[in-house]
Amino acid sequence: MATLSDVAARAGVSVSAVSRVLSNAPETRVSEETRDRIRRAARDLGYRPNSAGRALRSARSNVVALIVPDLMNALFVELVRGVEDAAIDQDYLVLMGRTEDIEPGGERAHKLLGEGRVDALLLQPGDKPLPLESLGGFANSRPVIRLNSVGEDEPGSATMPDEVGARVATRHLIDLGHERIAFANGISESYTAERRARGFRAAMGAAGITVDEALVTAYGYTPSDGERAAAQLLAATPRPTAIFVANVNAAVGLLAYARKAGVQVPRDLAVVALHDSWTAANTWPPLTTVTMPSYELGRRAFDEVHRRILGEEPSNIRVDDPPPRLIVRESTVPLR
Amino acid sequence: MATLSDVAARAGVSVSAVSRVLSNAPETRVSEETRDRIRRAARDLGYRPNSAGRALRSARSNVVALIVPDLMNALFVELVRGVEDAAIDQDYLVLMGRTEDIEPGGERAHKLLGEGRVDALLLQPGDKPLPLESLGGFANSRPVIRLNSVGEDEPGSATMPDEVGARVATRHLIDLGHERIAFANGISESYTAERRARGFRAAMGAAGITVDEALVTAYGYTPSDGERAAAQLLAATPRPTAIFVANVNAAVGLLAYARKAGVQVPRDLAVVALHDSWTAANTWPPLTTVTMPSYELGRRAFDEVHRRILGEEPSNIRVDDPPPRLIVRESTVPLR
DNA sequence: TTGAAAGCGCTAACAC
DNA sequence: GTGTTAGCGCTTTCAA
Repeated sequence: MATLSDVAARAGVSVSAVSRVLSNAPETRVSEETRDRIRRAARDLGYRPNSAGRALRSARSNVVALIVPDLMNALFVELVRGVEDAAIDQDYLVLMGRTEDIEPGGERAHKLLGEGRVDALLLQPGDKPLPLESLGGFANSRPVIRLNSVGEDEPGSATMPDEVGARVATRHLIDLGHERIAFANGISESYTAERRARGFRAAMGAAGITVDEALVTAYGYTPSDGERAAAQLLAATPRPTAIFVANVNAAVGLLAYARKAGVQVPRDLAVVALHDSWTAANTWPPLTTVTMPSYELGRRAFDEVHRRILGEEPSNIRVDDPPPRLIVRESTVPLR
Repeated sequence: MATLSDVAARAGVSVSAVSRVLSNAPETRVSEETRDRIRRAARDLGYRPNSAGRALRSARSNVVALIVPDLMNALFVELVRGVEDAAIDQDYLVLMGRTEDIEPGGERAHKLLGEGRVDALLLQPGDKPLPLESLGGFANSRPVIRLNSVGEDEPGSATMPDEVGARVATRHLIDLGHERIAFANGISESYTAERRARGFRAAMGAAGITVDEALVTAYGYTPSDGERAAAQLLAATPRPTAIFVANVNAAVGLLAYARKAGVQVPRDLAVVALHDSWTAANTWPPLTTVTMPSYELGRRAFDEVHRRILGEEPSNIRVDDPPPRLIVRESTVPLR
């Protein structure tokens, strides 16, 4: 691999001149002619900066870590893409990891966060809150932003319009004539679950419908959580005619359970879920969902940590554009 | 962050002594007593090696890249886990990326592969072959291993027992009494598709059943490829009574199409798919699948690149333990 | 406008 | 058994 001094030799200039030109130092006067010679030499040699040299010198790696609960989750595809797109614009690379990689005190956590490998952390730990202290001091020296997993006022938060999304979904069921509407939410420790509950209750209240607390569950966001919710909700009497599921993965499990229990969706039961993913289009029946601005959350969150890496003041992110949007498929029909 | 010389100062020894002790240099004589002092000082200071310094000095980053087609794909969960588990054992970190990140000549590809950031590449580009030349010379200087995506004899290949898996799946349908068996395969450029086809044909041949070429498709491994396959296969007359789908994601799409077309699985059509994933348990009906040793592939592939990083001779990996195993769910029943 | 040189944290060859 | 030192590739201050 060609180094700076290889380029310098070939261009007949000093390494510092090459460095200034190739790293686009903002305030630097280099004649157009040397500039050209340097650029040409670099191109001829296929020069690429050595990341270790640069990182060592500048105490910055130009890498951020993005941690999500699991990578198999179609929900995070858009988020990841948003972060990556914003990162590459600033010449940054994204190191992806799973929540289990940063289990407090674990060897992976140290390797990932403790060796100067990443300049900042974008964290979406799942529905169980993960305190900053468990990051082994990382949060004291580097920016950490928590993606839709803490309260909107907590420092370093980036949040999505969960409440609006929940309202849109619930409103859809109400518009279809449903009144006996169940709500399969995430666990109550989770901030997203809290916000989604607010949206659900707001929509119900606005329509003058009293929420039957027996029709509200709080098991979580996985398919098996959805099954448990279904088991409980479908046993209620009278049975709900519609369910709003706070997460599309849970909805997949819920649908599977309903099927087994002989409950026909959408004829006997309308189902709408928050978040969209490819799985939603491939369930039977295809799921009506509400999309959330995950891509935007990713972009904005990266931009925020980048600002902070540059030493600017932290500010909290609230993404509400584009707004949650209903995608009607076949799991919801008007109440008979 | 504490550095080596901080530790040295605190322990009252030289940096080289500290380096020798903390990096476990194999052949080094340091008295037990200094060793202890150094370890204690390091612990007190919370010392962690700086990755940039180490990488610059040793021309090695202790990071490997793992590229898969997309991270939303539940298929790769076990593979990723296998690679990560093997990596951490050797003090390595895994940088995950998607095939689109290394689009030839793209900026991300250069940042990822061209700046000395990774010591090796584990590549599973999807079903379209990706020539090594498009890696911008990376393959000339660093180990690259291709995960179940090239022929078994190609240098740097790591392959799964696709043929056996396909045989197990097909055999299952035959055992249930089916004879008019369709095969929804991946695209024909793909080596996995070729191997799966071999397994399918072997099982059919062994049972003395002639393959009806009208019942063989080659669209690919995504849900929409599965839909296309279903559209063609369900239009055949007489209709097949069973389908072996070469990929579980395609099977999800195929199932959705069958549903829409009013074909009842498993009563009218038995479906078995290769690979298992959480989605398979949540389709309707739940899919009968054949698991593949993805976790093992990940582990073995990492171990192989690690050997090569250490300068040992390349060898090809064939994983066949544990062998493919049938998981009977509800999408297959005996022929009426 | 350009160059010389120091030094980021680490390892390893060499000296004692 | 332990210490000294050079140098990996880069950026940046300072001098010319």
